[in-house]
Amino acid sequence: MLKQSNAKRFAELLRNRGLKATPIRLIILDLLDKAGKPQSSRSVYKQAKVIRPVDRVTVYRTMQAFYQAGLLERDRAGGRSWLYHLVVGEEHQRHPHFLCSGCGALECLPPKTVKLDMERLKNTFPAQVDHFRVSLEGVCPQCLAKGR
Amino acid sequence: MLKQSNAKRFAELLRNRGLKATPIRLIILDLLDKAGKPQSSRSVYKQAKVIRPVDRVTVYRTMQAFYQAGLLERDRAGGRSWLYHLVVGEEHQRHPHFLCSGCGALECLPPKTVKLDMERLKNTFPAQVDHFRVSLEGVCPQCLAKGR
DNA sequence: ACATAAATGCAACCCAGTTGCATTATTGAT
DNA sequence: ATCAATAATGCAACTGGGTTGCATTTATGT
Repeated sequence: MLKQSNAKRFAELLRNRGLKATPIRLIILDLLDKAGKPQSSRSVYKQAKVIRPVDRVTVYRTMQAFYQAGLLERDRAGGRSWLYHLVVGEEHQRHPHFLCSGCGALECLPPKTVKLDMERLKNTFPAQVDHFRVSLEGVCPQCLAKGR
Repeated sequence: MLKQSNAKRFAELLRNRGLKATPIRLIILDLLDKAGKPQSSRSVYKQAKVIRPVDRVTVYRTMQAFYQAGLLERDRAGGRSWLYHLVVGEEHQRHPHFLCSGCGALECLPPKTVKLDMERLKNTFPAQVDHFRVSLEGVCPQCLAKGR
């Protein structure tokens, strides 16, 4: 459920950016906030529609609108799809992700789990690096415990 | 063009694995061989069809067949798509990739450019790691030189 | 309360990848 | 060299994720 305090805070956030505070948008912001990890538009749509009837087009467009308004950051998820996460307030430090093949969950790992050797890169492939994406895949601790 | 020597070598390779050596398959193997970096079925299809008329379904199925026969390795490329590369002969060491936003090319980087801190991972998120995929995104040296 | 512009829903479409099935081509045996 | 068996191919149709056009509804500032 969408807490009243959050609703008010989110509505303000939207209006500050020139966006209208519709019920669906508040729900989407709340979902993104609670998720705490990058979400695809598709996933947000599936979560949102059980709370309130909504068209998938609306969700896709809303995510794009939020991104353009600077409310969200996004990373490529392959093909034409993106993973979005809130950028309100605190800094969302660059970190690797772990995709569990047991339960399908995408988890965030501590930032320093993986290190990019910039010195070596400069010597071997002097490119301008805009994004640095690391994904691990395997079985998460929870699924390991359950023997999946 | 498909050199005669390669054609013969590839045909043998296929028959050794119980696969039939059709013209299209030789073309696909040649493309993968020349590419030297991971290719999507889609990309291989686009290259192949200008050499010889072929249905996209055939290319998708061929790539899967090659993979199942152990001729190719593959990595997830997001969604339902894969990036395939030849594993014939020499060891294709695990390494990061660089996607250039200037020219769209996917380049291979030296293996040790990125390091995974297994010790830290074990302490913070004791998961079973099956795949470790690193992708950098930005502007490659060639495009930088051309000012793109 | 009201006009205006933004947000929404619906239908239709695009692209990448997949499946079923009938046809064609490679192969190993004769 | 011929031929039957079976793998490979092409075609048509379908799925799933994402997008576009347009008419309708809703939030907002006055």
